[in-house]
Amino acid sequence: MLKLTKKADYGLMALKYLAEHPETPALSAKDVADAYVIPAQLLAKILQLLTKSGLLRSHAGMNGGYALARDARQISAYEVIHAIDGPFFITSCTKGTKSCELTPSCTIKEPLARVNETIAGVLKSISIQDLAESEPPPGRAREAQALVALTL
Amino acid sequence: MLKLTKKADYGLMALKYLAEHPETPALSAKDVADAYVIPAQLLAKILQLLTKSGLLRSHAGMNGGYALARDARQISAYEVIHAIDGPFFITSCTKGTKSCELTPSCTIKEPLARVNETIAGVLKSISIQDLAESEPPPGRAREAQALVALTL
DNA sequence: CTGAACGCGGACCGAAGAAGTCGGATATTG
DNA sequence: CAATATCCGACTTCTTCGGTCCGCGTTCAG
Ligand code: SF4
Ligand code: SF4
Repeated sequence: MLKLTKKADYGLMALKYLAEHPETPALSAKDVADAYVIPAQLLAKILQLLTKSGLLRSHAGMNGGYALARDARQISAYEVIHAIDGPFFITSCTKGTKSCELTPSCTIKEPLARVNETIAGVLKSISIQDLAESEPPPGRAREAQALVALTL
Repeated sequence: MLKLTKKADYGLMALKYLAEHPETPALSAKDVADAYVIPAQLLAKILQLLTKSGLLRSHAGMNGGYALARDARQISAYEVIHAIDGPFFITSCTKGTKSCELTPSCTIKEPLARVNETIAGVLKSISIQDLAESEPPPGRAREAQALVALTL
């Protein structure tokens, strides 16, 4: 529960990899799949999804592949997850298909919706660039966490 | 993906219901299940889990049932989720059983771990009491979200 | 012009997890 | 004792996730 899918995980890895190689015109799905150990065909489909969502530019044919459509700073983790796994919500009373039938009687729906928005905000504030910078920032996450705890 | 299980959902609803009835010595699983529409047997198991984790006090026999072990303010949503669904992490490289085998080569593990901590912090800052107060707070969640966006 | 390398798209399958059910044991009260 | 609870594990069913396969369209080097 409350777990990222592996596809989104792979997608983030691939985006980060592309961000680290800005000079190459295009990298094929196989290139990225080989860099890590993830299955090539699956990674290909993920990159196709990202392309369809406008996060990547693709180029078919020989020496083809993918490249970032925008600067790494302009791509948020939220967009990646949304592109791969669709609109996300932490409760079941969404997702259009098969929503929870006790939505009217439910009393915790609105508070959880607010939690959902907070989490979405966190994800939107993370860019691919942030992932690529591997320098361990001393305590920025801890500060953010403290702020959340104080203000909510 | 990134979705709360319905069990955790039910658990939060039950806790909130108990918090709203502080004067009753004990409420049976069936009482709570009837108040909402959730299946009684399933709710019973969830309450048992919460009892085992020390969030509830149980009393068997006639007129038995469950009651909050602590004040509603002292119980966080994080504890509830943790008690019901076990230790949670947004990535797959945890859960002890069947961790992702490319953990060493993965480069986005640490950044995601920080995101995970932030989300955990948000959940820890939500108490059952917060859920029970149904008054729609104008914009506290929005403020928190803005702060996160600024600091991360 | 031809074929290799690559992106696209759908169908498909096995494994895992979630939601819910059942049955029985035990404890408490009246 | 009988009724009402909690307790606990096994089980079935359903959905989703992870992954594979195959056929097609596109590009470009030789
Ligand atoms: S309506 Fe309430 S119980 Fe149903 S999924 Fe939404 S939050 Fe959970
Ligand atoms: S190791 Fe990396 S790829 Fe594997 S689950 Fe953790 S974050 Fe995802």
